[in-house]
Amino acid sequence: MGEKELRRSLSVFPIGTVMKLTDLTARKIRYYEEQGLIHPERNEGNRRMYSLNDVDVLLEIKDYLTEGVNMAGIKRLYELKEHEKADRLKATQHVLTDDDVRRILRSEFQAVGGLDGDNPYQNFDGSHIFR
DNA sequence: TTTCTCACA
DNA sequence: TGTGAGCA
Repeated sequence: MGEKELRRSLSVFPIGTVMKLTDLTARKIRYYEEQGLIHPERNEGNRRMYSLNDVDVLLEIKDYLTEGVNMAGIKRLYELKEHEKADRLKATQHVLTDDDVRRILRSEFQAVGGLDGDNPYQNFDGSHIFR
C-alpha cells in the first residue's frame, strides 16, 4: 500500500463532519457500516472516526442508490471488490478498479433497459446481478 | 456539545 | 428510517 492510499485510509473525522460532507444522516451512515460497506475505526471514547476512503464510499453509495441499485446490489459490488483485493495479495493478477465496477454496473443497466421504474435490480435478491 | 447504543405512542 | 432516552 502506497503512502497515498495510507493517508486516505487514516481515520480522521467524526461522524458530524462526515454528515456535512456526504449530506447523510448519522443514522444512515451507521446503517451502512452495519451493512459492511464502510469500516470506520473507533477512538478512545468509542467514537467512530472516518477516513477519506469511507467518505468516498459513502458518496458512491448515494450514487448507486439514486441509480436504483438496492443495498443487496451495492453489497455485492463491494464484496466483489474486496475479494479482488484479497486475490491480489495471493496471486499477482489484475484487479477491478472503481471505474471497472462502474462500467460493469452501467452495461448491466443498459442490458436490462433503463434505470427507472421496474428494473429487475429493484428486487435484486443478491444472486443474479452478474448473470 | 457531540456521539453512542437501544428501543418504539 | 426517524426519534428520544440516558450515558460518557
